[in-house]
Amino acid sequence: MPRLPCAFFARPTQNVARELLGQRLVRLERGQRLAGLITETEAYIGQDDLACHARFGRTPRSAVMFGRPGVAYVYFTYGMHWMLNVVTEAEGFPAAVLIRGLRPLEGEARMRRRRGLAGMGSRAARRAPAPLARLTDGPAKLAQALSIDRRLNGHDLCAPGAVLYIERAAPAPDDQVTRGPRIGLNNTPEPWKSMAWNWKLEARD
DNA sequence: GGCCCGATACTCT
DNA sequence: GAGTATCGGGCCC
Repeated sequence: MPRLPCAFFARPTQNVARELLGQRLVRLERGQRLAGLITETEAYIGQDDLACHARFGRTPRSAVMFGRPGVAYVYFTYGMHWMLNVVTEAEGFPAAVLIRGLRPLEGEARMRRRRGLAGMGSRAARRAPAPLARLTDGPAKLAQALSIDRRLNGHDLCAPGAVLYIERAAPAPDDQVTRGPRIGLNNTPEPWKSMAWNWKLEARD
């Protein structure tokens, strides 16, 4: 399958976020493919967007967002979680798409192992295994399952030899896509808090 | 299904 | 020092 080229990401962030639904995120890890269908995305667009990490201008953390489109912006939050974004728009304009959800397609066993590590020895580890659809249905969950952390911040998804990239698949049809406000922006002022910049692909079997 | 809470460390004002 | 683009567990319908 062909990989999405840089040109795909060098476009308006809302278009990129919408069109990433249904595409296949691939992580090469120790020679094995871990992959999933992208089921939820979110747009963060420029310094004016007061939910965007670039709202303070160019800082050590946000610098990657000011760089080339098609590059991973991976950041740490809540003291324990990593989040995967892909930089969008022209170089110099800070914007990115947060990947918030996946449906696992390849490497399920290894994803389960990675996800299970945190709960080892706890009551959770003795529970019935999570259903496949719940394994990577959150931004921190998919980062953990695909072994995505600070080592991949700045990684070029378009470069030959990339260990993280996105393969082109059939576009998600409109009747399976819903839009809504972005998640978790509890202290973000309006109108940014309510902008419908979250896109979801309906779970359909 | 829902709500509440604690964990945990890094970010920038 | 305050806030955080989250998650899982515990509890209650």
